Amino acid sequence: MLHMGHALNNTVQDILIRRAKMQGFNTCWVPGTDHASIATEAKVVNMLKEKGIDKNNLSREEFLEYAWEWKEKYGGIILAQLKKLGCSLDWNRTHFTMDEGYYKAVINVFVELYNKGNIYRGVKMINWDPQALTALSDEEVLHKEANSKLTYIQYKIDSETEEYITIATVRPETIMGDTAVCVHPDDERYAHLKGKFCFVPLINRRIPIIFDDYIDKEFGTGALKVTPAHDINDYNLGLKHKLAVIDTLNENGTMSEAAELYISQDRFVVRKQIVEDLKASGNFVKQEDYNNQVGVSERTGAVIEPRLSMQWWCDMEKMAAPALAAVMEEEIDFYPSKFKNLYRHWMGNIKDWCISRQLWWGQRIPAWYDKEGTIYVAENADEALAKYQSTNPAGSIADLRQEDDVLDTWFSSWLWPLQVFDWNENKDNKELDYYYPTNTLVTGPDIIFFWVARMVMAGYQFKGKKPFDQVYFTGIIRDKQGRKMSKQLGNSPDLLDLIENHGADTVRFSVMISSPAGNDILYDEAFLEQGRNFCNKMWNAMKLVKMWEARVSPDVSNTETFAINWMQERIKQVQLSIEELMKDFRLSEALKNIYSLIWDDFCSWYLEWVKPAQDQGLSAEVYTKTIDIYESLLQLLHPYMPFVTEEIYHLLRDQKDDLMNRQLPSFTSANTEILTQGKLLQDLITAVRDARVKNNLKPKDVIKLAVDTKEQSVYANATSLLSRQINAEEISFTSEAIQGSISLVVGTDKFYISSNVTIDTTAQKEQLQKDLDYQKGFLMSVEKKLSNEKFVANAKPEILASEQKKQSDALAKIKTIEESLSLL
RNA sequence: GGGAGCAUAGCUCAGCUGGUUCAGAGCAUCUGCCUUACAAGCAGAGGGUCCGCGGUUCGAACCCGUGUGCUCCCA
Repeated sequence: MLHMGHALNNTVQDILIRRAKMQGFNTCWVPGTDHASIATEAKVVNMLKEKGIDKNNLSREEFLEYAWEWKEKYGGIILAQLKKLGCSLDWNRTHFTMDEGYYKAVINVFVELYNKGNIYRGVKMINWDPQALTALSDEEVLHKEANSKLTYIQYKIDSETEEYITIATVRPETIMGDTAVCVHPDDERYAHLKGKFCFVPLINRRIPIIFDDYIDKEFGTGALKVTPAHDINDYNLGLKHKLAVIDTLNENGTMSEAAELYISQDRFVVRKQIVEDLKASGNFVKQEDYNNQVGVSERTGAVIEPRLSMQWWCDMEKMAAPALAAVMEEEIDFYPSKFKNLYRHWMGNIKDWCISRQLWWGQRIPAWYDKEGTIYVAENADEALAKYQSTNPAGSIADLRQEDDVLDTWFSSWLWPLQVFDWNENKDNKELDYYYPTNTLVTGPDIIFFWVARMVMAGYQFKGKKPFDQVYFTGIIRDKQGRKMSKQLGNSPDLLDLIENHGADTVRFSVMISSPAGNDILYDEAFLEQGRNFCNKMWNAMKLVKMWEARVSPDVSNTETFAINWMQERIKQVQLSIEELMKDFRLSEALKNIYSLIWDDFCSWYLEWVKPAQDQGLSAEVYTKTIDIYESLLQLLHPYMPFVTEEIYHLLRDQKDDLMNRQLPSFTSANTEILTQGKLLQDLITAVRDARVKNNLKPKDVIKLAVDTKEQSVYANATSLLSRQINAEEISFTSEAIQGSISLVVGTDKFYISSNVTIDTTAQKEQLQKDLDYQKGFLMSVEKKLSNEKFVANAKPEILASEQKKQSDALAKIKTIEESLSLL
């Protein structure tokens, strides 16, 4: 099941891919899934349970049959969801990390690393998931704050007198595993206990009191119970002081025989029960509330049990070096770059990777043991046997037993950029050469260690080259309360429902408009509104344009040249800015530009400018140019909203091609003069409309506009659109003020609005005075700068020039406003 | 305990290499519109000590320090 985070991630990838296609690149986006061994195995076990089948009664092969069945049934769902979202993947390249070839690659990699001495087997303290019954890597453990109880328990000292030492613990159920009590050597409270022993309550085991400066004197009572089997720090302490290790827990989290008491009872049940029993025995002192961090399994949510266990390990230090350097030296670029710090920290403090999992669903570790326990690592049983026979000529396969454990899923995922191009079978094939290193990885920062870092390591280790040039980290989508969306919390909406109800484009738009790279976003169903309204707007714009088709008339000579030119230049301008933004992966910003270009420039301005008056026709040129323009806009938007753009594209007129295949034109620059003129016209129109509102002139009241300007051509070119936009029956030029009119100042030009309605001059005066005050204040700030010698000396020439222009513009405006005011 | 990030309009957030074309968007609010594509809309408007303090600079939302509050990662 995909959630909103996947929607964001895959939308980003699709935008990059579609855009690259439109720029003529040979794109490749490989779909696929990993086998998610812990999660999948848990699902399959549950499914079997519902059928009344116990996994323990099945053979490995039988279980795997069910697992494959489950995979066939549900594995395709994710890919189907991506299709619904409109993702333009290379479907014929679909890969799965348990496919035969992929499986083989993982095995080969294991053998290679083993032979190089990078993989070894050993007993260490690991993170045990008592629910999934497997070891986990450090990265698969989440630390959560828990409301616990700190229990104070007194242990009787082995001496003539009735003396006790009190320890504090959050895990009283583990006392049966205690093999020492430790205090700080400088702690005067306990100095007299040097060389003494005490007794573990309830079971009366005699254990030493040891001294170590590891102890925090301030914490609890300053005396620590040491349980080497169930705590990593205690384990290290145990090694140092040569303490016994007593494992009091079974793999499913119940008490073991070694605990002597509560055998087969769950650890959490015992945690409560033992307190009662300690009270009865007189060893209980007190209990207080205490907040601590508890490790839980990222997959099952079960509380992790530190456990001493024989596992397979991958030595990371050598592999980390080139991988760290690649990112630090920007051989691989991170967007945003702040994640470099995180990466460096992890790589710099890397620990060996626990790669074995006590599961069946995954690549089975290719190691065989003989009766003496000697290990034979080989790609298959035959080779293992051959190795065995070199020292045991009479040996047969029956003497060997394969390792039961499978490999961590990430031990296969880290080969993804290589193996999707069939690297293992054919190390230097053409496709691999062509596509590898790939361009861009898009992912969430939450798997920077799991996946990103390990892919980089694998790339250098196995191919001698980085796997990708750049990594784009998306934000994490959170719910309204700021919690990460997850299956466990069930706080993510169903993506298919969302697409069903709102449309894929709306979901894509909404998720993109508010998600700059690397920044988290809070999800709220309301944020779909903007996308929905946008789709609606484009649809209505199409309706309008199509309605004009029947009104095209050869009699109409008006070609609205200015409006068309202006819109075309705006498109160039935005397209150029998108190119810049895309280089830095500023996808959200780019979308905002396109959105505004379509809604504001095209719908609100352009379409109104070329819209024929009622009962009038329009020229064929305006009609076709308008469609050309609309197509250009759809093309720019297409990577973000593929469905609605493609559909409108085909509805606008008969097309020979599809929008998604159309190539983007290239521009060098936009004509700033036309753009400036357009802006001036917009300012004028807005000012006139504002004046109408302030003077109670209804939209239907017809006005006359007189223009006092040095640049008559700007307005002369646009009289037709202007008169319709402000509902003016006449637009003329003047060089004198017109009595009884509303006067306006826009730019450095003066305008006079005449109408039948009597004008309230006080409102105008106020408005003009406000403008005048602002301009004067502005002028002052500019002149202050220009009179500052240091500014003139230090500022860049273009800044200086722009300040000088501001000064002259402001002076001209002030003069114009003052003239207008004096007439009122 | 170690590290990172965030604080901008009522809400959710943009703001790239410091320079009034930079204080913005969406939603919300106010006014006026059933204007012949769109009331899921149109035309306008109001609203911010850019968290506090100090510094660098000719110039700071932006750089540095510090305080406060919040979040995340790691141990």
